[in-house]
Amino acid sequence: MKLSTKGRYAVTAMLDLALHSGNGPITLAEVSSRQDISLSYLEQLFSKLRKASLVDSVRGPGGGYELKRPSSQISIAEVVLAVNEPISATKCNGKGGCQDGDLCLSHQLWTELSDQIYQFLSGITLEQVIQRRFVQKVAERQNHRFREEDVILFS
Amino acid sequence: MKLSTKGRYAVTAMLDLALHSGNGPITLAEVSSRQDISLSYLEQLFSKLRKASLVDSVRGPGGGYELKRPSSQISIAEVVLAVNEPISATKCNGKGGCQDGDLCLSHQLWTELSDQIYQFLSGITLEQVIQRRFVQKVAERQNHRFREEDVILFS
DNA sequence: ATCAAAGTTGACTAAATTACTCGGGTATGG
DNA sequence: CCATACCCGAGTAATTTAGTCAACTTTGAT
Repeated sequence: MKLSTKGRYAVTAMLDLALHSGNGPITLAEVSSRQDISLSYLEQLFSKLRKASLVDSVRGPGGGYELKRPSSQISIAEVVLAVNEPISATKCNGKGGCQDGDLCLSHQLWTELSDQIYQFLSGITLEQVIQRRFVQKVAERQNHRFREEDVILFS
Repeated sequence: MKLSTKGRYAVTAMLDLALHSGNGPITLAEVSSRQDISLSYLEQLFSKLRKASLVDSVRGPGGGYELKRPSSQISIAEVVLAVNEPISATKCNGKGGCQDGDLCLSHQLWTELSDQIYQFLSGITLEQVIQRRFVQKVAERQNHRFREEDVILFS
């Protein structure tokens, strides 16, 4: 599980797709101008997102991309994983005597840790991210205080 | 909060320090050979770890590094943060009209997400990793969190 | 005092990743 | 047919990661 700006770009773009869904496919040009990400870079990212079955593409005029599943069924973890090369956790290949030593132990510990973070991000969907934002916006607009439990995702 | 191999190196080295503590300072040469990380790279990492007050250094023969605090009081998050440049979350500087648009909002959402992961890793100490107790602990915390979330956000 | 062990620092470099560009393709609605 | 928009691969600049090298400082031990 790798967390860098690359994953953020992907999540941002997917959020954009989710936010502007409902009127057919969305072109990468729109996403590009709205989110200020270069078109060609988006193409690379969406190539991976498509191969990961997270989006569907429609070619030709009027085409674009749309989420393959509802935003409530796409997790942040999936998006981040789709665009990242898997982090290599097997550095111990070279060193022969790495059976039960400290080396493999810490590697294993790290992968377990990494796995826990994956589990964590698997529990957060695009919808939850958007929803939280909606709640906050409405709360500000109506000057209304929601129960704390309503805004549980990111606080 | 950035997660890459660099953070893993730092965590691994700190775990090594924790595991072999008790007999005075530990030289980076030992850590280097045990964990198969280049000495000079370790020096760079420990320079940052020292500035972050996570380790103490002892110069001269018989010197080396030791944890500044007990391993039960050093979190993974601290270690990772110490060696990572802060992830730049303010890409929207250039674009003027970025007050309440999608752009800044998704940036904000990402930083909050990143913050959540920080909170998550803050709850895991070196000691827990060594005792391998962190899996259960985290699992408990997550179950708790997800239960509440599921009840409130999903029906 | 001298020596050797070790941290300290800075400059430098190679490799990898990230972010982006370019130049072509291909499918398709109008 | 043609403009639109995805598709694809090569290339490239910027940044980060990982490591090297060389000089220096501190300090325990002889």
